[in-house]
Amino acid sequence: MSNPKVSIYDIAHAGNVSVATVSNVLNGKGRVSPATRERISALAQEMGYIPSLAAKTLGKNQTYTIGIITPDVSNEFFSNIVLEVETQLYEHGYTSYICNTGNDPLRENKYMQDLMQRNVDGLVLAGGTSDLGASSIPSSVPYVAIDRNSSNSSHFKGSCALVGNDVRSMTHDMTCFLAQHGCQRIAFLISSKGWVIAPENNRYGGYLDALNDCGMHLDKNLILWGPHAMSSRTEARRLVADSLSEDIEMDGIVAMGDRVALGAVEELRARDIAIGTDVKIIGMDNSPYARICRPSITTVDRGTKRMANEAVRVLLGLIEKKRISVLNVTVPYRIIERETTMGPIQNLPFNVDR
Amino acid sequence: MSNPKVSIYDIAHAGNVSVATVSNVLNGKGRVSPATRERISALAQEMGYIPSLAAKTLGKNQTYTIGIITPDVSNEFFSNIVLEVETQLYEHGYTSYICNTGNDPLRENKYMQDLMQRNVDGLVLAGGTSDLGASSIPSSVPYVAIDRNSSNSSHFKGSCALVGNDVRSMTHDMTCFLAQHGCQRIAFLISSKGWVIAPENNRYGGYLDALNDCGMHLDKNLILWGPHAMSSRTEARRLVADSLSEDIEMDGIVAMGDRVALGAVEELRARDIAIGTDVKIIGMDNSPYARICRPSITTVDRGTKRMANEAVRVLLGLIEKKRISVLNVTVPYRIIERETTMGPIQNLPFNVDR
DNA sequence: AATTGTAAGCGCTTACAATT
DNA sequence: AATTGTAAGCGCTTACAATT
Repeated sequence: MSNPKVSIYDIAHAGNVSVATVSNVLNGKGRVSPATRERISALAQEMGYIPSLAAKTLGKNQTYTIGIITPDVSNEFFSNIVLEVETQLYEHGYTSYICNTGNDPLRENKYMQDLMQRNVDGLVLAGGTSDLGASSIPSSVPYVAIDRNSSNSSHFKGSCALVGNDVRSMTHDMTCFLAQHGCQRIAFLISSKGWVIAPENNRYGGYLDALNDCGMHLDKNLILWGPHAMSSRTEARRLVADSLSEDIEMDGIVAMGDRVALGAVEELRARDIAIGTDVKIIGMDNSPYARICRPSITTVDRGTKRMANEAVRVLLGLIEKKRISVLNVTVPYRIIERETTMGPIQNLPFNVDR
Repeated sequence: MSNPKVSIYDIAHAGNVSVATVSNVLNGKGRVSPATRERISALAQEMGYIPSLAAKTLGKNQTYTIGIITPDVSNEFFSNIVLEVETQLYEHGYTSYICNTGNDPLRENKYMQDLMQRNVDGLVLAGGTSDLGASSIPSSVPYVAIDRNSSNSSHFKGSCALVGNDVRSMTHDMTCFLAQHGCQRIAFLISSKGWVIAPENNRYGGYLDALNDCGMHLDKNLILWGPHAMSSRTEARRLVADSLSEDIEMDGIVAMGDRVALGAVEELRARDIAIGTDVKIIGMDNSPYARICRPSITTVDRGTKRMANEAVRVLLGLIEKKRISVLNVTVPYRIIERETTMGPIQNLPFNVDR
């Protein structure tokens, strides 16, 4: 229907004006008489004009493109955030590259280079286990990191921001929640992928804090973390299985993620251990799995939508206003109580959702 | 560390050669002496050169960019495909825009325009309920549609391909599967979003075929489809609830998707109806939900990985070889039998995975 | 013949000059 | 003063010419 490729020169020629005028009309800028504006506008439409973003980029050095880097969109927690961020950015005129790194530093690096060549206006880092300080983000491009561990936010160069929960206090609260429900020997269950168990890790640190606050002492046998290389659910199940086979006693499990919690549930279920009574479990992320699973899994709503909102708001601020200060947005969370922490479970398979 | 912006002119100048030579070195093309090649290569590296894809695009009219359009990445079926496609394309040097339309024609259209401005080399359409023939894809850009209904593939202009299951035969087999398991009154349950119940719809058509083959007759009351506007799980649950409230009898449900099946399970469970015995259910997509749910849901593995493979292979073929023929790849599927079609369910909550 | 350089072109933006 | 036009520049590619 339209000629293969019509440029503003073609329009200028057909309309008997200069390219500057065409450009001004098309961008609603400059002083152009209403008549010309109208006429050229219609002409462009009629000629089937499609602007070339590449040329625009070369002219203005803006791409209206954002790179979203995430370890794993197949995880609902991240995919929710990413989807929300993408949608909102789109409404602000930005199109997103969504890059899945699978927590592989090599891929992360390759992607980063690619995005630099593509001249993205900004970056969103959703999750990722490595310390942010270690990342190699060029200081020229503003970015916001969501739910990312970062020990030394003071070192950051460039304009960036952090959005996330207070993870340390969250893990603390999860552990205390189990303690309040009568648990004495609470295990800390985490998928090994990329995480290091050290007090600098806020997740682990929060667990330690809670033990302290609740007058319990650390038993290293209850730290369930190992060098497996499988899905976090399978790995978690294996870790729980190994512990139980070694007769390590536990009456509570703080699981770093609902997939991890699900693995624990599956193993306990297979062993006919009364979940919610003999062993209580709390997961994290409020994924659909936690709701659908029987028994349904007590979990933490981390406010993903809010995170996405804040991330977009802050990023656009950084891009447009070129602020250089370090921002730090903390999003509230809340525990959702379900069957895995509710004592004797009545009438299991057929009861209604909570 | 590197100067804010170094171009091939800077390199040419610093290396005392022409830009053509630099370009040739950087792209491994043309005849350049090994010595120069080596020297300029190192120089570029050292100067921290980052090529500008925008300029490259303008020069060559290739972007190494693919647009992936999908209705809903929050659905595992699509997110699996999209993730796989993206990963594979990336390995072939292409970066992807992932566009979520939510089945909204307006958004789909806006995205399409955006992608055209961005000059994508190709398009992947993963899912989507509207008929492909109706879409407004410029004939200049090659594309492949995955799992998309298309009545008249003969009308296609441009270079394109279809990848998917034989959906009609799949729905047929699902229905027959229930019939073979003794079901007499089999309901067809589908989320209303975007689907029209007409024989042209292969899903519905396959159901009709099966009724015919199995010697049953169509009862319109057993077509569960309605103008709700909620998640497919909730909608399915509501549809089943409504039917049961109207005392419509059914002993089997063919659900178009595992989320839909899950909704049915939830409603039957709430009513203490024996799933697998009194009512058998088969879902579709082999999502994690179907496995995790109790009772676990019989479903269909549609070969998503294979679909992604084929889509990438075919698309790259279209892009590189500029073939104009219409390709049509059919991927095999297989039914996975689980508890919802297995008769009396023993020892439900604690039994092991199948 | 092998290697390297010149210059136009890709499709825009925008400072500034020129016209009305 | 309001409107419009000129021309350079953004960073590449590539046909072709020029040099060794």
